[in-house]
Amino acid sequence: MAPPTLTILRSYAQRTDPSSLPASVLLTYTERTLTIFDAFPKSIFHFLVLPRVLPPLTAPGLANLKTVLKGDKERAKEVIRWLAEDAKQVRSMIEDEMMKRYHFKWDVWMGFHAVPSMEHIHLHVLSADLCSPAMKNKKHYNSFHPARGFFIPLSDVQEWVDAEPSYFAMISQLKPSHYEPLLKEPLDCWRCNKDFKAMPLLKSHLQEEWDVQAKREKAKLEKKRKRTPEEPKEHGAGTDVHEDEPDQKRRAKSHSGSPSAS
DNA sequence: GTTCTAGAAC
DNA sequence: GTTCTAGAAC
Repeated sequence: MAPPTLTILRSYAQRTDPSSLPASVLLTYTERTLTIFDAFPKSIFHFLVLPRVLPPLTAPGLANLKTVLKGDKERAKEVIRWLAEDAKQVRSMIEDEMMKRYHFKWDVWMGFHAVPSMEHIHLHVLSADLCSPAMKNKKHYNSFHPARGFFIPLSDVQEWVDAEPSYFAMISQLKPSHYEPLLKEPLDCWRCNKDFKAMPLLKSHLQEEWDVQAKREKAKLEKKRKRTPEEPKEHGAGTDVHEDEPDQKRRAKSHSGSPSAS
């Protein structure tokens, strides 16, 4: 296959009319941002929030988190704020969808890759499970592992911009020489810290962990239902959703075009 | 970012 | 012999 373009996100962010994007790519947009389905979701739910390229913002200035933080401080704060506001909406949409499909909610992570592969700053908004067919190798996994350090929570960045200037100057360098080695660290479960020799073993374990959580949550729900009896509603008795597919695959009608990934 | 695949690891 | 990783992609 031909090498995918690493500037696809920028091309989306430069659209004058985001609604012209295929429904399989676009989730929502605002005056300042757009949210797209990650083309290769690494969790059951995985979206990217991008700032649109509108004056006085420029494509080079929005290349990545580092270029944004290197630019005008107030402008950087503003961009981060737009992304954060939209991400909150996206999280809420994810939670609604979690309830619809699985009848329980679990955490949603929001953050940036310290050293991104694709051009144009993008905020990852993904469910805390890391269960997905597109989660294939150590680099994928460690890039989202919450304790690894490569995935930088949005809340950290929000703290950086208000921290002492000397600390901000140091931390906002985002040196690849510091962050890239983190991707090569051993595989361990982000929930229980257990070590794994190979990705397939870790993936099975992550699925088991999620299944256990789902079972617990459903038991909790059942207990609650018994405490507060209601008129029995016809909602799928014995029809558990089975999560063999990530969210995106189900929603996006396999569009062969040029999706987005990060 | 992904796909493909040689050869390392088991 | 099969599974799995990790580097090249003209």
